[in-house]
Amino acid sequence: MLLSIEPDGPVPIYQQIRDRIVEAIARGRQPAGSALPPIRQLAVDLGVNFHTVNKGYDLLRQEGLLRLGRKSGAVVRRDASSGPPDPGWAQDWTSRLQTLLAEAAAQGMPATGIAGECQAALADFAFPAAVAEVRNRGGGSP
Amino acid sequence: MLLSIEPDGPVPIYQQIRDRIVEAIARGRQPAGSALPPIRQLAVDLGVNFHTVNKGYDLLRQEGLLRLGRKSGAVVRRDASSGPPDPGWAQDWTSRLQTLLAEAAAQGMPATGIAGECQAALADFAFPAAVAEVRNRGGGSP
DNA sequence: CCATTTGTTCTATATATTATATAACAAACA
DNA sequence: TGTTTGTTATATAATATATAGAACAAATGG
Repeated sequence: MLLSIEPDGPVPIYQQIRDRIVEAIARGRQPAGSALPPIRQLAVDLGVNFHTVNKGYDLLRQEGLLRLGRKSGAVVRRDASSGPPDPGWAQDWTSRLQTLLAEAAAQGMPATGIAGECQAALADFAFPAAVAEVRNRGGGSP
Repeated sequence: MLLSIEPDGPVPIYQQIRDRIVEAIARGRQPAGSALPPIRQLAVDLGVNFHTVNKGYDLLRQEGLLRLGRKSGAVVRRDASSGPPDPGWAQDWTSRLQTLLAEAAAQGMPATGIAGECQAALADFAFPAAVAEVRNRGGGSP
């Protein structure tokens, strides 16, 4: 089972598809270059219309995460190792992060608890190994 | 200006109202017990229908953040100092956090950057002062 | 070249959500 | 008693979501 969906939940199906794929990319289960199921096949697997899957894929393309080709299908375009994010995107994301963390604070979750949940989530993601960590520390390779 | 709204944005107006109030509570600008503007007045201030404001207030009531009374109006029911969150809510919130942080990781934001943004957001919130920080450290007050 | 695979586009329909508008109702308070 | 406030009801229009069927078009491979 590559994806699972809640058809009767409050969040739209195409959005759930988008969310699950974003998480798969972050966790390294779908690295840059890896292929996703064809629209029609995933639609059959999930028991939804193929237009709904198409909408989710198209959303991911707009976000720069997917590359869609006629015969090549859907391929992951970038992941955590593909360079820094777009500044415009970062601004919007920070705004959404503030709202989400504010909700936790208002609901009474302590600062340590919120920070801990963030760290726990990050621990599940596949970040690139640190590289070129030290430069100009007396002279390059021997 | 207590609230500002983007009428033509992608996020519904009633949701924006809810988000801004949640942030005001988290930042301590609307502590538990403080009053919010009456529905009709806020509607006039924002240039929207009062049903839209009512929907935002009602959402906050469902989330346990507001208490609505006939003549008493809308009063903040809880904030960061009002005790721990509901376990059911925490589970849902954690799920939404994972999706949001996964998006940042997939977009190439480094783990340190994500953690830093979380800390920066938390720094703007009003958490209760630590209390009873040390117990059983050899004997209470002298 | 041909046929298949795959995304893309188009039209249509049904339902739900969002926002506005107007009116009336009901409780709390001075 | 009257005013302030939230609440409920009905109606309408615009937009979003999901499904359905059909056809188109590019890329790939035999």
